[in-house]
Amino acid sequence: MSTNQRLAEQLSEIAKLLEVTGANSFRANANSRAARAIEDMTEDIATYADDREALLEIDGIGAKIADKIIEFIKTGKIEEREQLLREVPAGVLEVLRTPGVGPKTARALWQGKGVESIADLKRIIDDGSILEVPRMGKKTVENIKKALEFAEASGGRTPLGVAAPLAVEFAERMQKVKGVERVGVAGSLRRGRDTIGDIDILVATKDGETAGEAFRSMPEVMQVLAAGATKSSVRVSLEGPIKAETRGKSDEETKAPPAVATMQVDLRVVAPESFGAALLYFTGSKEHNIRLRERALKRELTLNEYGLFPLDDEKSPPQSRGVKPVAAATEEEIYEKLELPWIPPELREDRGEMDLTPEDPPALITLEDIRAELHAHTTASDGAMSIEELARAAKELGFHTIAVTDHSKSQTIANGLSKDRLLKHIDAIREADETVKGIRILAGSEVDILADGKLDYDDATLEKLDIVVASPHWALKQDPKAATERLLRAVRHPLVHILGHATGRLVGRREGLAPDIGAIAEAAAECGTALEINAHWMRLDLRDIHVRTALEAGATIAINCDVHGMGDFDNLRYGVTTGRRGWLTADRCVNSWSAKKLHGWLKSKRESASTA
DNA sequence: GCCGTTTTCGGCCCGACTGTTTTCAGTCG
Repeated sequence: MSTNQRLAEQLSEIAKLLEVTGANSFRANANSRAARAIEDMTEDIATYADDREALLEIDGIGAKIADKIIEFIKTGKIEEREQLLREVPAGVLEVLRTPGVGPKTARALWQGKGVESIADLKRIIDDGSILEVPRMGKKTVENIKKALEFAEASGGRTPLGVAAPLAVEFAERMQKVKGVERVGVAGSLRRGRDTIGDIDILVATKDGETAGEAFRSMPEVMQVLAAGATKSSVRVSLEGPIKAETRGKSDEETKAPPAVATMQVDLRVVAPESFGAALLYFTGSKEHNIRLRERALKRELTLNEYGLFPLDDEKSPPQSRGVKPVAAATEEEIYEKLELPWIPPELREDRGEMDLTPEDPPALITLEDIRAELHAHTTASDGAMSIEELARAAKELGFHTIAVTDHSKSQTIANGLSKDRLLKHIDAIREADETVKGIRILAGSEVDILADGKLDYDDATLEKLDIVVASPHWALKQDPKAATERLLRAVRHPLVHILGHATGRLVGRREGLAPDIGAIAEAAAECGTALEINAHWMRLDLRDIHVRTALEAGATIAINCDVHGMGDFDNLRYGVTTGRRGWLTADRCVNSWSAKKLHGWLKSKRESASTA
């Protein structure tokens, strides 16, 4: 875990501990906000050790928290947290993580019944003494029991690529329900986060009863959690464990993935005339919504899921008094009244999108901008398609270029190519390039970056290739400093065009390397090396915040599907979404360039290499 | 504990649902 993550976790723990002790909730909140700010940073927080002023510049960090950060960097601890942990047992935090158990309940369980761990909680559920806790009835206990079982069965959040197809399925079925006028998928799924907590489906209808019933009786539904007039929540089963394609993967990927057995799906029913306000509200993020509401208040307006209303002195909600909204039907008109451009969902994370102006709306990359795939495997290593099949598939998608980049020799499990096999493979690629018209097939390699940063082929061999994608596959538990050195060496190598899946992380399963992305981005910008977003939903590596850092440093981005089989091209959308979350525009993505510009860049790197 | 296009002090987003109550506290997003 990186220093930033460790620090963010400690601050977030402080926030939770404060909530349990019943401290001022704004104080707790301030610690959460600071934790989030640090989590979003890609530069190593340790570099701020001697720069308190710079820390104070960061939004959400004031004098007190700045001191705590410096204390953490210097000592690895925060005394306030130690103090709180002397007061509140650490196990109470575990209990607090149970859905349905908030700070008040956790405190009551702890102080009333001595619950200091999940085991304690289970014990008093079993012996029935939990019912002695105030406001604790049979139903609440039953819900906690189920939540505990669920937590044990699943790893928590679900990968985007697993949740998205399910959401689409639900949305399509809801569209067919009688009376339903519009359907939208909201929540973190719409924002394109790499993992999804629960799926939010929004429907516009005047007949909420019918919609709710149809929703709750979907075949996948295992349990109904809530069934109100405007909101239903269900737990659904996912079809078995994630079907991870093993395809001869060389490392932990072949080990059984954790089964994400179920996930929660929420249905929200809204009136058609407030669909935009509801969609905006349920898309979030929470932080973005808070900013929007603060912005509304400054303009004598108030925003809720029914619309944007004029502010008055009445206490009851405006929609309940028949007040006419200033805007409600579409997101666009609400943003407009708040003097903002329509903000794409991927940017709604309170990461600076509020500074956008209507005159200068963001022009993010789209799926249609992608014209080339620069990372694909064939049957020569661990892919499922021949060179020609791959090329025809890419051509079908309208691409002008496909790069064949099979694994290098150290990837023995993935049938990596020896130098001799690679040379023959290059000939086969050249031949296919002659045969298949209408698309350019590049001869390339996904060459391993060895633990010390050396590449898996010698330079003379790499020189024969049109394109080199260098990726780390082994030694992914290296310390951050070694990882940075290793990747820097690859990025600066004159024969490398693209740094593939830089950290080697697997969403929810493997943390991967934690290199200094800022330093890598700067080197990449300087050397003209592109940094890859690996579009497979299990990887999405670079992450969104890494992309942002790379762009700020002046680097270019590649979005590649890392194709092993036909279906992998479908993952492109997740790569593009991740790019958009990092504020990527088409002109900064090499896969969006014209054939001429792309091939020119690939060649120019080689020319500068030979003159260097 | 942070922050300032009404504020260096006094604010800090808003509503639905559940379950336990008998008018509302707690949790969630």
